[in-house]
Amino acid sequence: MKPVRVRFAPSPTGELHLGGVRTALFNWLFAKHHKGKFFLRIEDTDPVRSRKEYEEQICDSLKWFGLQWDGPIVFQSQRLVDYKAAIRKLLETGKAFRCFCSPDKLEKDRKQAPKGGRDYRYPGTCKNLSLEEQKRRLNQGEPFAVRLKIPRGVISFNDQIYGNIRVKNSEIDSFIISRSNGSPTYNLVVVVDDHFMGITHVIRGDDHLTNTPKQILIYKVLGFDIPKFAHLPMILGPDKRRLSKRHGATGIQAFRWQGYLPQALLNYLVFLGWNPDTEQEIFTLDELVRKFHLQQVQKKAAIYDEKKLNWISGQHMVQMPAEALLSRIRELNPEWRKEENEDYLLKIVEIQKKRLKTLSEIMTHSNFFFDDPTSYDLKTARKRWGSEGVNFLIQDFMARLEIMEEWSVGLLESELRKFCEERGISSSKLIHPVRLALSGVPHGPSLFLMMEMLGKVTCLRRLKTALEKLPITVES
RNA sequence: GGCGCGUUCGUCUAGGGGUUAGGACGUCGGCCUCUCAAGCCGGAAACACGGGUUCGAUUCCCGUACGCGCUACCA
Repeated sequence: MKPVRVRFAPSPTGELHLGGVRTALFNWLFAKHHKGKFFLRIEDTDPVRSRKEYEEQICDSLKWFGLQWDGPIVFQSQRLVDYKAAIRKLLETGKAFRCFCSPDKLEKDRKQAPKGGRDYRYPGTCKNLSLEEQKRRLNQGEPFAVRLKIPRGVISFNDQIYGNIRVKNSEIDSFIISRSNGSPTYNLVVVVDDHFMGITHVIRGDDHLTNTPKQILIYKVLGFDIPKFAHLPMILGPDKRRLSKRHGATGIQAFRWQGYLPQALLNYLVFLGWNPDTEQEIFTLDELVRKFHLQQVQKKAAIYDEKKLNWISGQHMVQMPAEALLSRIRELNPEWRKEENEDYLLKIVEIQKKRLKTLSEIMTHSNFFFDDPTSYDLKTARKRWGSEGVNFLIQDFMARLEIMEEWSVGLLESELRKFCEERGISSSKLIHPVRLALSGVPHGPSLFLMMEMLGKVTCLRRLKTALEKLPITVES
């Protein structure tokens, strides 16, 4: 068995999206599983749409995910000589021919053809031009495209995922492999690149399934070894349509800035179309490398589901040590609470990671650990602190807190409960207003934990402020 | 239109000639509880349709419908 060599070959014409990441992931996992190589090839042969910034964004994303590629990046735009050589060879061996038909004319013919040109095929006008005529037109400087001659027969190949695929050659039009401006087209270029890169397994989206027979034709005609193919089903948006800009945060960087962990995203993505033979759902990358194989890949397109992503994200957060989470948060936002004590931050992260789904949520839902509330949730204020009576209760309770010498979760809880018992009220009558006073919002971690972390001075100060501002009496 | 591919709960999926069609997310209900989460327990929820083959088909075959892809001098 030859050592496995695979590639991920995005074109830098847009942001990397979920589908692209999954293709990269499956390639990477396959390579790692077989101790092979994973290459990155930038398909930048479309100078109009290709952009340097997308190229950089793609590389950044892959690195962020930890999907590191082997060797230097291959740029198609720098490999023109090989494509030209291949085209020349096909011309010389008579496997391809020059076509002098102008694009405009072909376009017009197509439009005039029945059924709006859907059935239109290249009529073979230039297929059998004599050598003399070709020379004459060449000498006149007529531009020409190069088309592949399609032999009779049937192309069949065994897709690692879809199984046996057979297509009659007669279904394939004599397609262009070199444009009249001299630039090679996609199907030619992929084949030449994959050959020279020594690619053994072509793993890509199933939108290429029907391109494969054309490419096999080129492999044959060029005398190249044909690699194995594996086509991955598409990922669709919630509307069951192809993933696109319309689906909001489709560009993968957006997920990053929303505070998802890369390994959580990969974990989610790997289950879109694949499953191990276990009921385990949460995996590390290493585990995936060990378990991954192509046999269990689905043929059906999968729909992206944010709910499940969130769940997986939460699971990964719980498993991750607070230190690691904090440094991820720092990558997201270096400014976040940077003046605060590190241990204090770690404690907060430790508490919050169990209850939240993303890094961003940790940042946005933790303000009360640092800042005194500037306002109180109105609904909760009405419900939990509806009358002056609460103020008296809080006042008394504050007096009790003042004299506490040790400020700990356990003591705070027993103190509060004792206090309520003495008064014959349920402890929630006090807990809720205190929570509101301390955080301004109705929910958060355990009240006693919060109190301990905030410390005596802060708690008393916030309670005092609340006494001044609550209850809210303004009608609305 | 032609060709290729696909179709199991809302979603991701397991399964495969005889199963109470399994799990997960979500959802609903309960427990726990200082709130929100988490956790635990329980419920509802699927084999696209029509024909074969067969004692039996969700599973195999053929159609139909629907969806996706390709059908470009895009990649």
